[in-house]
Amino acid sequence: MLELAILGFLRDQPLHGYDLRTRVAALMGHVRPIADGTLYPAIKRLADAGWVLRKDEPGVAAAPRRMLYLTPEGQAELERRLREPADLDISDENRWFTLLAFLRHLGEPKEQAAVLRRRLAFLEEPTSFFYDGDRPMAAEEFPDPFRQGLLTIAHATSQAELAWLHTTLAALETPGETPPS
Amino acid sequence: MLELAILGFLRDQPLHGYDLRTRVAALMGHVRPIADGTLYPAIKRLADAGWVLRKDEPGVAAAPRRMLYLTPEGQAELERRLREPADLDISDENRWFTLLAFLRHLGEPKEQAAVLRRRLAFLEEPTSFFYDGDRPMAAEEFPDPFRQGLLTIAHATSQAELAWLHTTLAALETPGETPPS
DNA sequence: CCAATATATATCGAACCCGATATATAATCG
DNA sequence: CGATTATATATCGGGTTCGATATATATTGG
Repeated sequence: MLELAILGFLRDQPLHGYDLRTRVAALMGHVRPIADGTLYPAIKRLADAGWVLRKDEPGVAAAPRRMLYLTPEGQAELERRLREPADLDISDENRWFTLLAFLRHLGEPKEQAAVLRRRLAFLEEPTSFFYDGDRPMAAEEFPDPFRQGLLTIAHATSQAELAWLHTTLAALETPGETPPS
Repeated sequence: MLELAILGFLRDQPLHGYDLRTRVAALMGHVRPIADGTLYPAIKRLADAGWVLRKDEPGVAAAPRRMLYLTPEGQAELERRLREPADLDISDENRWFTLLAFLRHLGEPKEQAAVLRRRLAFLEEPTSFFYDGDRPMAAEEFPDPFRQGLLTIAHATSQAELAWLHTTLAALETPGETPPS
């Protein structure tokens, strides 16, 4: 998730670690903050893999910077990760939102639509959070207002996303009408 | 998150690991599956801490079982975790949903309401996912339909939950009318 | 009767994440 | 001029998670 965000942000422009940190924090920090001890090793991994290039520059505001550039291999890797996301990237909200934030970098509308279709399939799968033996339990069965709320919110949430998915897929799959990148 | 779920499920009844695995999978498995290599060490941690007691029993269907019982200390720990959740438990959807699933075990409506108020405060905080320098960017500014969708979905989602929070808080905080546990 | 499947528990190594800590520099404020 | 804050990068140890693997038993199906 973090690696995808780093590759995605660098796809737009070269950044140094501190700047990247701010952007990553804005994207998902209010939900799940990323510690420095997570970010810098992640950058190192991507650099070791040849996906990111580090170049030292004098500091503009303060200490010297290490500018990060996405290499052609890094761009290919970003596209691979966007084109063939793991199941967890589809199902986990945090990961899915991160993916969505950079999906425009997957050039082909067909490929973008294929990814959205995977999320659609996941959201359309019937799921129950609680069971009485084998029998799935409905919201109304809980005297507990919290479990009721849990199911109510989950339902409302997926309805909102389903509506968006349907209209966006229709637009993406209309031939001739290529949405702006 | 996993530990909270284990304590919470055991609060209702003693379970063996395999049964627990099924319940944990139903609760959050469709979003984030839990591997055996995560579950069993987690059970061991809770047992080592004295929160869970393991008792061997002959297998009913197959191999022998290790039944898990919540100790009084375990129950106190569950309540502590429900009463004073970490910030991450409030902000991260997966963790928050898990907390919500067991919040009824925090007996006092006042305490339950206090936890809901923390989530309310979090959802009411203005957040932007993307910035142009220091300026937060609105949904309409993105030519990219995916980032637009991201913001649209996030907004709809939090509206649904806010509505639920307001009505539930009103009910919890109406004196005399104690909601069913 | 044998194989496959479902039930049931557990460990190991590799990878990963976090919090704490350390270092260095420029700007700002009193 | 000194302290604090903001900018900027990095490591280390402890703990957690995961995927793979191992073991054992009862049932079901062919």
